[in-house]
Amino acid sequence: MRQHGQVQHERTTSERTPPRGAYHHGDLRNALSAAAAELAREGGPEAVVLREAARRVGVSPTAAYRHFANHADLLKAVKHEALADLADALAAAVAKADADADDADAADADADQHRSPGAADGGGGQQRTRAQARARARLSAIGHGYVDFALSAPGLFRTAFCHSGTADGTPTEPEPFDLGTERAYRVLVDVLDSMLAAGLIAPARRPGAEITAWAMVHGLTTLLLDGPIRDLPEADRRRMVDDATATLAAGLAASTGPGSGSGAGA
Amino acid sequence: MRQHGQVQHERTTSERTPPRGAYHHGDLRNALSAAAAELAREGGPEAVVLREAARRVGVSPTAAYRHFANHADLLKAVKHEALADLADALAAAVAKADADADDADAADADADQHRSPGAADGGGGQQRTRAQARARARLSAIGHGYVDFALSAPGLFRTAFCHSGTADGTPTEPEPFDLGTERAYRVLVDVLDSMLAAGLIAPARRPGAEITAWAMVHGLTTLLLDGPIRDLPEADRRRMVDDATATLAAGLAASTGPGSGSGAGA
DNA sequence: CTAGGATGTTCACGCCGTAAACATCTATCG
DNA sequence: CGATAGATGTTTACGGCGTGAACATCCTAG
Repeated sequence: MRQHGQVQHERTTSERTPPRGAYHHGDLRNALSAAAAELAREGGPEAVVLREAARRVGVSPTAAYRHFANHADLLKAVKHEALADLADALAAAVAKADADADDADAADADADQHRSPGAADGGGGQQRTRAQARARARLSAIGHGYVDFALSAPGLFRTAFCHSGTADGTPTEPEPFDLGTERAYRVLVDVLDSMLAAGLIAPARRPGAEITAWAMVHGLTTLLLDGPIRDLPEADRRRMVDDATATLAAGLAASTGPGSGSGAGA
Repeated sequence: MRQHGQVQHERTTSERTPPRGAYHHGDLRNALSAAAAELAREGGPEAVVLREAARRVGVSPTAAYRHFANHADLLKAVKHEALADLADALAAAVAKADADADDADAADADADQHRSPGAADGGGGQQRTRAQARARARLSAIGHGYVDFALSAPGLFRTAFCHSGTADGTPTEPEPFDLGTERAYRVLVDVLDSMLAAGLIAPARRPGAEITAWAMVHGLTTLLLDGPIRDLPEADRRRMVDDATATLAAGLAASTGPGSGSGAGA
């Protein structure tokens, strides 16, 4: 879980923001959304219950209405937090893949030096292979990171993607999903860009690849979490993720332009 | 919506209809689940409210407890119904694609006959192309059918895939998703089999292809319905579906075995 | 120092899921 | 054929939820 929200309001009496006089909480909004996020982590979106969050914070139920318009508003805050957590997890997974690749390259270079110090050409050809391996590893990392996050914090993941629209006529408020503002999305864009640069994506397929890739990984996660293949042994699950990202990578690499592979239907 | 549930139980007094016959209401269980399904269609899983369903059927709230263990049980029935509706839509979409292909083939044959009655070899080569075009069209059809169903009945779709597990400790009852019993799944298997037969899927990628394909289409649907690209103009949406199924088809066709395309991560 | 806004509390209402006790209907058995 | 037991539906009641209204308290600007 992200650290903020637990700020706990410093006890240094001389501070400017010290109203710990019990009546005024000091940071109720954050405290409430943190409590609500914890509820979401424990039980998913349905467990995000305003009164319980207030109870945990030690405040009366209606106090929440000074900081959130209503229950949906509180839930929206939790969704933001959950999405941010996901973005953190993805970024960390990709960073780790990069670090691992660095290590591997360093080891290779070391071995090279010891074995054939003056070998010609060996470097150039490897350069490209290395960039490709790196890019592939990043795709795999983001896929596994996505799935791992969802399975390690299912309630939070479900909350991040739960439907907000209050079906009874409310005008479908804009979800907290500003494609482009969203960090998770940018991590993905970055990974796809590196794949394109490494020649692993056919340029014609680059546009729209974010959606295709996201769809594949998100759908797989959904199926693994709540769908027909939930409760799969870890080994099988990892293989499914590998299969799916491999098929995805192969599809993105294929040079046949989009639209020629299907679309023959009326 | 599927027709059953509205069966309205015949009034012929002489009927045997022993198990779920007409006692008081006649067919309360079906009436309730139909009303609940209508609620789901109108407002998604959260709108499935036991008391409202009872109200619509004209019965007291607690009457439902003679036919459903609790609210979750009622919701499960609705999920089954929603899944069945989805299966119907997919089967219909694939059937339509096949019918269209038949028409096209017939037209081609007609044209051929008029143009070059005795052309040698033309048939053999076309045979394979036709099978491939057919299989591709089927994949496209199932993808569009899936998305179209979700967008035309969003509440029902969300209900079909909503999480049931009552987070507060209940032992994760088995969802109504008996992969293999589920008709929607078998429609997909059928489509993938025809693609394999037409040589559109590398045999090494056939295992697990159901999940990969389902994941792609389901994920895309989720993103289009509640995700970052909801409210997309129809034309763009159709293009996204075409892109995604094209990339999927290309990925399944690629001969590089699964696992070589990624999986370089730790 | 004081007035007013921000923050939190108490009380109240209607809706929900659901348990318990009671009423009614229907099929079956003596 | 009439009694009886079980299936079906109703009434009543309880606690929990989201939320509005009126009231209390605190903090800060004038």
